[in-house]
Amino acid sequence: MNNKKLAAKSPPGKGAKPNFNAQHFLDSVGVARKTAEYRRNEIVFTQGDPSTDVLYIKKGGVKLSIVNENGKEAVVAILGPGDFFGEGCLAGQILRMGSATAITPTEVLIIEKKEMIRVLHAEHEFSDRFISYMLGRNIRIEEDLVDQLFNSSEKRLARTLLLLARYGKQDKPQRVVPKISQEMLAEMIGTTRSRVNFFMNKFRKLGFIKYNGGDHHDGLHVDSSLLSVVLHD
Amino acid sequence: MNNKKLAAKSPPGKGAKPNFNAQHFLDSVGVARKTAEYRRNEIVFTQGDPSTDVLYIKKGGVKLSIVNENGKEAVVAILGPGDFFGEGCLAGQILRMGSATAITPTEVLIIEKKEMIRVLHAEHEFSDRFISYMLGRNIRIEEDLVDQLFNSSEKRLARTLLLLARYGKQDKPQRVVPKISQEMLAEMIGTTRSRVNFFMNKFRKLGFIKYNGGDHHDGLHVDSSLLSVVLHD
DNA sequence: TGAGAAGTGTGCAATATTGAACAGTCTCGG
DNA sequence: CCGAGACTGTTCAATATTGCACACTTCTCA
Repeated sequence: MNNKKLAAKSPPGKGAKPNFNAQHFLDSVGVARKTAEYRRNEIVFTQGDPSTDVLYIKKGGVKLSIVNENGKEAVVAILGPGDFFGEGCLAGQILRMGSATAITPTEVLIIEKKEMIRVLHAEHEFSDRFISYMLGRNIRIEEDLVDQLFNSSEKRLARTLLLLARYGKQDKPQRVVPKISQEMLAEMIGTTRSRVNFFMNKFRKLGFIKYNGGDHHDGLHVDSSLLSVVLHD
Repeated sequence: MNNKKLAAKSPPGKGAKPNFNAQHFLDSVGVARKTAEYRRNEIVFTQGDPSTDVLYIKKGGVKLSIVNENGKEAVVAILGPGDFFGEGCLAGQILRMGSATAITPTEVLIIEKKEMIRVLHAEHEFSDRFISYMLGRNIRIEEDLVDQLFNSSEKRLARTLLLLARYGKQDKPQRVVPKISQEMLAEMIGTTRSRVNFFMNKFRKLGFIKYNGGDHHDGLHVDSSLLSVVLHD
């Protein structure tokens, strides 16, 4: 396995992908590959669909979510270029455990389960990359879990905003976050919109973030250095 | 990759491990392997230790936990025979992100990182098994995360008790859970001991579980069918 | 262009959760 | 056998969180 360090999954929002060349990597996947394109908000697969292939994001962004029996939705991950998803079928899941939705115009590579298995055996580079990805994703989900176990919703929101703000690089302290509703933030951190709204305004008053209330198009500006304060109260 | 279905990680507590022969599997790991034994409560590694090898549980049970800056502890997973842990080093983690503690007398296989990488490349069966394991673990952690996002502490406790009760097989509705303190339950579901105590007594009054307050040795009996009610009220 | 959908800003009562304290029970080693 | 330590049972006030409701603004698309 190459020893490339893998960024602990993409910051939700999309991705400072690990330093590897996506195009070159894709070429290493032999034959039998298809791509599909989705528009913003278009569904890639739905909870309960038969789970027959693994997907790989070439461009764009995808949201993974789960709906419980009461109709409440939880956002489990937001993925970007270089991320895999739908890999549960490799572990024997017959049906999709959640839904995948494009959050921006997105291009995905569709790898049939059988083909995926073949390539994992045949191509070291691919196999390494996949294992690295899974390890990184594991670390990220575990961090999310720990965040839930330790922190209040205020801190969870602060953390999520900081992660979202790492959209591009973390050069400047001020970063712009892609369009995302308070509703969706609530689903990501496991609380209600009213709570998210409460804290968003609090953070704004304290100067941690900037945005225009009514206008849901203007970007949200996050001052990384300031918001970090909340995390370490 | 063999298509063996992998049980979505071991139920915490330890393991109805997937149907594969541990001894045979271990033999497939070539050379350079060491084993170590630990007594109950003995530490396998501590948060912050250098992260140099991957571990594999041959016998016993291990608890993975993380301590935050305030000294609060969270239990991230409880693993049993057939589980790997400490695999973060393969993804470039230099230091252990949490601690691993034996919860019963435990025997682990120590696989040096370099050796692990070599074997992953050289042995298909091992590589398949490891990927399967990681996929399954992913699914389990994601379920834990979803549980946190959706449910109240009462439901989380109910779910955790049910998972713990699947210790052996899920033949009988009444299962006995290994010795586990309310404190540890609190760390697993991310709440306080007083809350856990409150619900434990509530469940007991309702006949969902049975145990002797004072005596912390008698097993805890969980009536699966009844407790499930809480989960779906 | 105009109505409905989507998103935000508020307020508030009902609940849920925390955090800390203190007593009683059981275990274990000296 | 005794005491320290670990664990459970039980309070309770202080906070945090939920769930709704309603007004207002912007976006969407027929």
